Amino acid sequence: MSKPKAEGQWGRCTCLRLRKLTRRVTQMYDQALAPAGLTSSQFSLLAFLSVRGDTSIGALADELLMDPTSLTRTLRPLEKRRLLKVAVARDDRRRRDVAVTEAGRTAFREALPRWRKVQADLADLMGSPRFDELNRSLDDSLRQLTAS
Amino acid sequence: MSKPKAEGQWGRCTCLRLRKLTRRVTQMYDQALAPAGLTSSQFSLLAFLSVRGDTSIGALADELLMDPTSLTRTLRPLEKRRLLKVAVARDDRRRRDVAVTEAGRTAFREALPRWRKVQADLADLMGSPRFDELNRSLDDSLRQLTAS
DNA sequence: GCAAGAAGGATGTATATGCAGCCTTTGCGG
DNA sequence: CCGCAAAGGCTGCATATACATCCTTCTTGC
Repeated sequence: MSKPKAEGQWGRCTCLRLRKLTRRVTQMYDQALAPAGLTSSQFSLLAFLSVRGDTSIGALADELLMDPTSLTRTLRPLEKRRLLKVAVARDDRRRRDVAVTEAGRTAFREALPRWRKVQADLADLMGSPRFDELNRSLDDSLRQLTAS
Repeated sequence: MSKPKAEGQWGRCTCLRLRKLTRRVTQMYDQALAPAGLTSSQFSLLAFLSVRGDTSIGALADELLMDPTSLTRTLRPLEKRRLLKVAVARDDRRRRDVAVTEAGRTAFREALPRWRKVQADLADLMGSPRFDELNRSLDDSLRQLTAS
C-alpha cells in the first residue's frame, strides 16, 4: 500500500523537480519585478554588473553557469533599452566588456525594494525554516557542481 | 573582513540560485537524453503520460506547475513527431486530451536507462547525502507552494 | 614574421516559458 | 430557447536557453 511506485520512479526526477520549482518561483519574481520593467533574469544581471564593473561575456557566463551564447541573447533586450552597454575590450579585441549604464543603475535601484519584498514573501509563504533549508541546499549543490 | 556583503544581498536571491542550478542540471539531463532524441522536458512529459492515460492540457499543466499555454507549445514538437497526440475530448469539446502513442511509449522506454544513468551520475557527482538533501528540500518546497 | 591552433563571441536553429487577448463551447438563469 | 458568464485552449509577442558552426583576433612555435 501507500501507492509504492504508482507514479514510477520518475516522479523522483531531480531535474523535473528543479524545473517545476523554478517555474513557480520565477513566476513570482517576474510578477513582482514587472512593474519595475525587469524580469528576474534581468534583475540578476544588473545586480551582478552593478557590483563588478566591466566583465567579459565569458566571465559573466561562468558566474551565472550560463552558456555564453545564451548570455549574448539575454543581454540583447537590456542593450536595446540602454540599461547596459557592450563594447569591444581595449586590450583584446576578441573580448566584449559589459557594463551597466546610469539608466541601468537607476532601474536596478528602483527594482530593489520589489525584489526585497518578493524574497520576503516567498520566505513567508514557505516558512522560514524550509526557505533557509532550500537556500542552504541550493548553495551546497551549486558549490559541489562548480568545484569541478 | 570575510567580505560581508561584497556581493550585496542579491547573491542570496533564491530565484537566481534556483535558475543557476536548474540550468546546469538540465544541461546534464539534456545531454544524457539527447542520444535518445528527447529533452529532459519531453522525457518528463512522456513519463507522466505513460502512467496516467488521457489527460487534459489544463490538468497536465497543473501537475507540472506550468502555464497551460506553455504546455501547448511544449507539446508541439512531440506531436509533430507523433510521439503523442492531442484530440478533442468526447464529452467536452472545449477540452483537449493528450495521450502517448505507441511510438511515444517506445521512445520513452529507450530513454529510460539513460535517465537512470544520469540521475545516478548526478547523485554521484554531488554526493549522496547532498543529493538526498536537495531532493528532500525541493519536495518540501513544492509541497508548500502547491498547498495553496 | 607567419601560419596553425586556440580563445572569444555571434548567428542560425530549436525548444521552453509566460502573459494578454481572442475564440469556441458549456452551463446557467430567466 | 436565449443571452451571458465561465471554462478551456490557442495565437501573437517577448524573453530564456543551448548546441553546432562560423568569423575574428590572439598566441605560439619555428
